[in-house]
Amino acid sequence: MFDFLFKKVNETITISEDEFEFAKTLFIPKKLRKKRFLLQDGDPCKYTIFVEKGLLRSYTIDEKGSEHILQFAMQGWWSADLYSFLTGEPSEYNIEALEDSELLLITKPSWDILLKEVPAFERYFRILIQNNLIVTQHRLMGTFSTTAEERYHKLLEDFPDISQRVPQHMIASYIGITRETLSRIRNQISSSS
Amino acid sequence: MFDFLFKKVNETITISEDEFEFAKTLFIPKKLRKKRFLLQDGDPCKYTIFVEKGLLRSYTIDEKGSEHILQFAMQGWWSADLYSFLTGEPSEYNIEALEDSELLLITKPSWDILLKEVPAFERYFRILIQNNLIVTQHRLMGTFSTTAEERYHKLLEDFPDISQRVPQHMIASYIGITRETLSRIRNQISSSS
DNA sequence: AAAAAACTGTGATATACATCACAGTCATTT
DNA sequence: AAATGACTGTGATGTATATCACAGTTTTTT
Repeated sequence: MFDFLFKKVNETITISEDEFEFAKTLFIPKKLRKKRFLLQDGDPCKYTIFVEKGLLRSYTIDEKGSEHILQFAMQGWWSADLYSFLTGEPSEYNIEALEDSELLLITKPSWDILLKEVPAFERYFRILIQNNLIVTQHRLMGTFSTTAEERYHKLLEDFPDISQRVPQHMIASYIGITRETLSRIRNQISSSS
Repeated sequence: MFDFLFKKVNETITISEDEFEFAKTLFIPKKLRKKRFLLQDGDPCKYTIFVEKGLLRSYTIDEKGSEHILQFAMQGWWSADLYSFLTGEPSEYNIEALEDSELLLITKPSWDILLKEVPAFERYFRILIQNNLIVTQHRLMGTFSTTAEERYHKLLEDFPDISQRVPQHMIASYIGITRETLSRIRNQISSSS
């Protein structure tokens, strides 16, 4: 159950057996079936989630009712609404399983303990968040400087199996366009090749 | 020269006199005049910058030659191209002073020492980057779900003095539209009130 | 196996915003 | 003080993408 977590953490920091055994006691294993939610907007985000297996998405719903996907979280990824997790304020995000998933949950109090007792985890999360910031900044600049088609190609490059695993309308939502527009873009690509 | 750094760091972590004295030895004070660059794309980002006084912007230039502003860095803020700073790869960003500025620079080797020798700084940067990630994610979702006018109002709310300090075309660039469109939006706002 | 729900494609039309072009103002340099 | 460069406004036109509406297909549920 903790295999992937151990593997991922060890890719960035070195951690002792004892430290990891301690860390394990702070996580709550949880299975989440497809289409079930771990967070719904309005509720506070109680957990930071590690995906041992499966696939999640986090997204917002705007005033018009349109969904905008912030993240697809695959095996080995973390997910949460950081702001709500840290402050306890109601979240504006939803987190939903797109496949039957096996998750490891950690609450804010446990997370605080983990970072305090095992400084290597403080470092791990710093690096994790740092990498996330780099790609999010890049994605933001990309929405200003590239076309929808370019963003679509970039996504397929970054996640080669994404189109087998998530419906098109969610891919559209991730790159900031409507499902109709993505459908037309794909049509155009296949007819021009 | 180090007053603001000390103040800002102390807002999030507690740090001893000695630790701060040590930290001071790792920073390089630098004055940068308006319109001068601290980083130009193609060069590696050698420093992470703390703004003691003044105002910087970081931005990319796309293939068509348009500028897209990632960040305005005011007093008490940090700026860098994180990816280039960490990897040594050539940067795709430019960092320019918009006002005569007083900066504190830290190199990658010094930064590594700082985080290692003073774990409180590891924690400080984790929190700093974490907050930056939260707002960047929010800004990204905003570009998908709000109009240019809404983003403009939001910016004025977040940085009330921004329109006194930076030209309009840069504000346009920050919210992801052209200067012409921003001009028309402002026109419309003032005529409807 | 039938029914319901989710997903995708496609036409017609609408709209927010970009692009181009030029003029006028303001600020900075010499 | 003149000259240069930076900035802003505005009209005309173009374009990427959104919206609406409906049909056809695939998947999931019962």
